[in-house]
Amino acid sequence: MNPRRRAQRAVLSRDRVLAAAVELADEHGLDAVSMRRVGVSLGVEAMSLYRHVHNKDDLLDGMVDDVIARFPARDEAVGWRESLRGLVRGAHSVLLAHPWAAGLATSRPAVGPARLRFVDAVIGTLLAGGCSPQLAHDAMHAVEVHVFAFTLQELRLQVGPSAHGYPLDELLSGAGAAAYPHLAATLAVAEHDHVAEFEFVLELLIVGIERAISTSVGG
Amino acid sequence: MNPRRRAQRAVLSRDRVLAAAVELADEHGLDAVSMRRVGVSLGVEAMSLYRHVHNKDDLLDGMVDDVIARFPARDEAVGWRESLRGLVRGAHSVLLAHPWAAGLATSRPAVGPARLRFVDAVIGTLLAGGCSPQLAHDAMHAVEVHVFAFTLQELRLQVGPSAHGYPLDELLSGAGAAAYPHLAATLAVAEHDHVAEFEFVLELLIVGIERAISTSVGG
DNA sequence: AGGTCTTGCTTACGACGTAAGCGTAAGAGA
DNA sequence: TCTCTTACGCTTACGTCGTAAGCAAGACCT
Repeated sequence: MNPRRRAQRAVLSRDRVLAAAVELADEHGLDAVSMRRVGVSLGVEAMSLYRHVHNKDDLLDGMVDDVIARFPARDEAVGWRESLRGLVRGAHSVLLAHPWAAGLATSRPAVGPARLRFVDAVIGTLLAGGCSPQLAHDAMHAVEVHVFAFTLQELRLQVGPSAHGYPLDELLSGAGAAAYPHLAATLAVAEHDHVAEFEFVLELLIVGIERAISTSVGG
Repeated sequence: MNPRRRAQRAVLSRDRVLAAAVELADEHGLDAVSMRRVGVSLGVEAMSLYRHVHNKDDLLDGMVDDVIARFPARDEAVGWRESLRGLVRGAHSVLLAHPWAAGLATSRPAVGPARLRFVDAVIGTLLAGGCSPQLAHDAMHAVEVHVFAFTLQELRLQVGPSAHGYPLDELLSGAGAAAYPHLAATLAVAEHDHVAEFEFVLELLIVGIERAISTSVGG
């Protein structure tokens, strides 16, 4: 009879599956993302998802790329330094908004289209700044590691190493201070400003790239 | 009677459990490390392991620290630059020998004693080079990320992105080259020498640290 | 000799990823 | 309008996982 009958329950699609999984991970952590749970959140059985996703790995890869797709695009109107800063900071803040994503992105080998777009933008920026292709390639890897892995470390420390067997307090006094003197001394006085640290390394990369550009050009 | 009777089957211990798990991971990959399989490789039931390991997370954390414990110690007889290079390269090569370890180390929050010793050595080196405690702290994080995450990326690319949905060849021609022009152009000419890239970033870090030391001292 | 502690084993539970096959509804061709 | 194909979601089932609970037997101390 009514030809649009099934609209009582919106039709499934890869995008809807991925979106549901991302939402689940955002709200209840990555461990909450199982085929069954994603199914439940869509009002559907687990096995139905397999029509739209090859397997769980494919789903996880899709989630990662979904998040990376939210990275801002390159601003071509500014100098390469500022352009690179924009790309890196934008990626950083998106990753912070989805704390499970950095870990997934670093731990799995697949590279989706959004990630390719991102590295393309980074390389484009570096080339525009005068890098040789080889230098742009190497620097891109360094930038990628900074974006994904530094952010990941930041997120881990944010939860606090305190929670995981080696509390900070214990390190700063007694046996800890004796066994790891430099670390203890440093932790005692250093500030733990994630943003500042992230920027510190970013500038460190930029300065290094700058130098590599000029030495390769100048001879 | 004989008080040392049970030696027919060497007694279990945390170290033996960890060693068996590490060996399993080395030989058959991290996925092969399940409580039951580790048990089998020790001639023991899975549940027996729980006398020596709190749970599986504890086992994984132990494996990571076991590998990190093999990192070479700091050479205090050379300058800070060479000392840092030694630490980083030593860590790098140990991680390459246990391909599963870098991924585990970056993905889990716990920090064991061996890792603390490692970062203590790094910080000691940096302080000896004239870093302020704050700078040593920040630079240490950058070094840690380089050691663990850059190595991890290297291992992932070694298996080849080719295997995972976005083959290199496809990128270099046709649609790939159109969608990601800078990336395609760069990949076409760049060499992929992991060692060189690792050294490139290491020197980049050292130069940056050097500069940060001198600017903070000089005012 | 009797009691306690240690250590490994047995059994069992719930959750996971997913292979195989079924029923049904939508859309195309006659 | 009627059939035929195709796409989609569901059902059932299997093997594997981590681990809770409790038992049994040897080691050690008194």
